[in-house]
Amino acid sequence: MDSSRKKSTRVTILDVARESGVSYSTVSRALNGFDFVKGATRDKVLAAAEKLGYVANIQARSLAGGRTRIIGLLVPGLDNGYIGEIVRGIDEEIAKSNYDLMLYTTRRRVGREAMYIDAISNGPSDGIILIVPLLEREYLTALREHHFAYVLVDQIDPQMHSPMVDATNWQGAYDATKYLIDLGHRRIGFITGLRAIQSALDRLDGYKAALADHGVRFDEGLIAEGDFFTPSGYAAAQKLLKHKPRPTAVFASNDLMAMGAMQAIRDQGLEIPADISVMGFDDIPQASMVHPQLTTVRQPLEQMGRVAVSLLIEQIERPENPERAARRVTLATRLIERESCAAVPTSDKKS
Amino acid sequence: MDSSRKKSTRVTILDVARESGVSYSTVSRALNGFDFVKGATRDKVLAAAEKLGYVANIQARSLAGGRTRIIGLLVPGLDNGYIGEIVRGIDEEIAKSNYDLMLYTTRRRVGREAMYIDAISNGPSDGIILIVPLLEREYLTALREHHFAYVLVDQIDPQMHSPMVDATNWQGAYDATKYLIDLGHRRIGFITGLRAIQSALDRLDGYKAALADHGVRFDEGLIAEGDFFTPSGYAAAQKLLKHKPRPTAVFASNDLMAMGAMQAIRDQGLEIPADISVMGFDDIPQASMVHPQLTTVRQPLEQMGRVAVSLLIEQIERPENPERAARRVTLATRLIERESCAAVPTSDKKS
DNA sequence: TTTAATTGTGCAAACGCTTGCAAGTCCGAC
DNA sequence: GTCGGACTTGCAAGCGTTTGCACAATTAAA
Repeated sequence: MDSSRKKSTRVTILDVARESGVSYSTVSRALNGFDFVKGATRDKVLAAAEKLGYVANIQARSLAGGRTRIIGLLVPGLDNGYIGEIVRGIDEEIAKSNYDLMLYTTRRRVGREAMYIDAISNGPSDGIILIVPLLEREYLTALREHHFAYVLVDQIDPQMHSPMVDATNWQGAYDATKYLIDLGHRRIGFITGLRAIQSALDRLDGYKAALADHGVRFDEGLIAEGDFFTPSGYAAAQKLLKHKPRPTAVFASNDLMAMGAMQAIRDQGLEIPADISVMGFDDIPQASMVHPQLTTVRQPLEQMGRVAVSLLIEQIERPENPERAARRVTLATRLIERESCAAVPTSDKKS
Repeated sequence: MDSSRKKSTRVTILDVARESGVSYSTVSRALNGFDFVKGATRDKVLAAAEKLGYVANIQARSLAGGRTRIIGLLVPGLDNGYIGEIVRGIDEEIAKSNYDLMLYTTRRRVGREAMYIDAISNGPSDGIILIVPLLEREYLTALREHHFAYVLVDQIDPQMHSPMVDATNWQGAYDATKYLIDLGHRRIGFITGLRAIQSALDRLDGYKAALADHGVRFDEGLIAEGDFFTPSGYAAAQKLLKHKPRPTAVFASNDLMAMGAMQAIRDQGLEIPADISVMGFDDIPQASMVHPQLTTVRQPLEQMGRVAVSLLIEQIERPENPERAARRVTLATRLIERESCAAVPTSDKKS
């Protein structure tokens, strides 16, 4: 019965009521900032609550129809600087808004996201942020039909106009490619992300567009498939390095793969950037800690997290807001020049 | 009133009761696996629940005195491979045990941990895992007096015998130092962690002990203060490099600082490990992604997380267990040889 | 001064579940 | 065939809030 916890000494709204000499409903209203509570009463209540060290019981509040001030977050996992940065932003903004965070990880058990979404929307959360690249659309439909507040991060949902936040993937890749071209590179290997993910496709398209716009012929042989994780970057780079003539630059669809590529390149006895340039995408914290420091396209990950939270809270706190449906925020990427890209080697200038 | 969510279509225990033709209390008991429910009844109930898609309402359950199956986790922040790894382990084990995770970050607002602990123990969590190096003891006392289940990770609590899990910090540092000595190093710079943290002290002691045991004179000038973050590693290494004669190896109290040190060393035009060896501590994922790959002392971080969860769940589910108070689990560290340490340069052999 | 309007406050019901207690069912043994 | 007990099940109370509704208090108007 006594769950080995709290129960014993809990200060309830009743205690506060007794202490301040008003009814418990008045206490509730005073505490929740209703405007038609008399100033004097409110002060009395607040003082009593303070004195008694009253803390609202979330479970009860939520049972009774109030908000829990809990936001759910569904991610594949934390083992990925990329998500870690977004989560930082989320965390920051959530704290600022005085909400709490419930973390759910799918741990890449593809297909089980449905379960999670179900669990979350039946759980205490007031709303949910989804950073789940491979999510299927039907789950969103369910969420939507339940009028459950949610926001998508870095995930396209063309039909449904879900609230979402992402970055300029196409433009970022375009800029990076152009940068390499401007450095004289003509054979630029490209390591893709998972093809099922829209942003991976956008980056590839940005790369192709930049090539086309600058009169560089697109060569299918310079494309290698990756999955956004380091080992695939290693493997992809190995493949790319076999291409004759060898590419003078490698553009990976994210930093993790870029690091794998760097390793592969070094393992071939090649120097970065003297022999070959490497470009990443994301700008995760490690990007500036590897050697040479990685030149990359910065996604404002932390900011994306923050925006996601504000979009979500807006929904939660103003459920009727007609603006709600349409919001999509796309933040700008920016090229961060560091050390891993250089002008094309002189021996290669001819091409 | 209708919080723009669920309420409308919620399947409650009453619906299941109606569907299966028993009383709601029987449903509750069947669902909670009480053993004195008749097999046939249980099956009927389970079938009905399944059919209706019943999902328990956590808030209500917890209000009524049941468990929420939510575990709270308090960390300084996620921006630190070290904690990230522990969290992975926690997450894994929590999922396995069918609990959910509530994440709280203090965001290094020292002194506000009390607030958090208060909030958490008043929140829905059944128990809490603390990875908060600088936590003051009084909070623990409070937790303990409320009989709130908790576990400490990597944090000593000598007086109170809180349940805790940590690693062999002293031994790890000892082994690492011995390894460097065996490579011929005699001037081994040491970058400390925050002195307020016990494990930092233990590592320093391990270093000193190894020196003493192998007849290497301890030199205060080879100790530089750090705070566990990369920039402090950079600064500390800079200081160490000014020491005459220059150290031939640097042992940082964690990997993050080791990486800062590597950068500082490179900025001096020195080669790792040819000119100077670098040793880390923790073995965060990035350790194997930097170049040269970092030789370091591996803490079984993920496992520490897992153990913490199991210790906690044990408390939650068996509150009366007399074993409870005394549990402390210390896991073994292990030296991971990679590329950043080499034999002392020949020019230095004399010393 | 009385009455109507305007606030402010209290009561009670609900939210969905757990659980102590009482009552019912079933069985074998006498 | 009846009785005692072992199992099962149902009832009702309660967990701490929120909130609709009614009532009390206060103020303004008549």
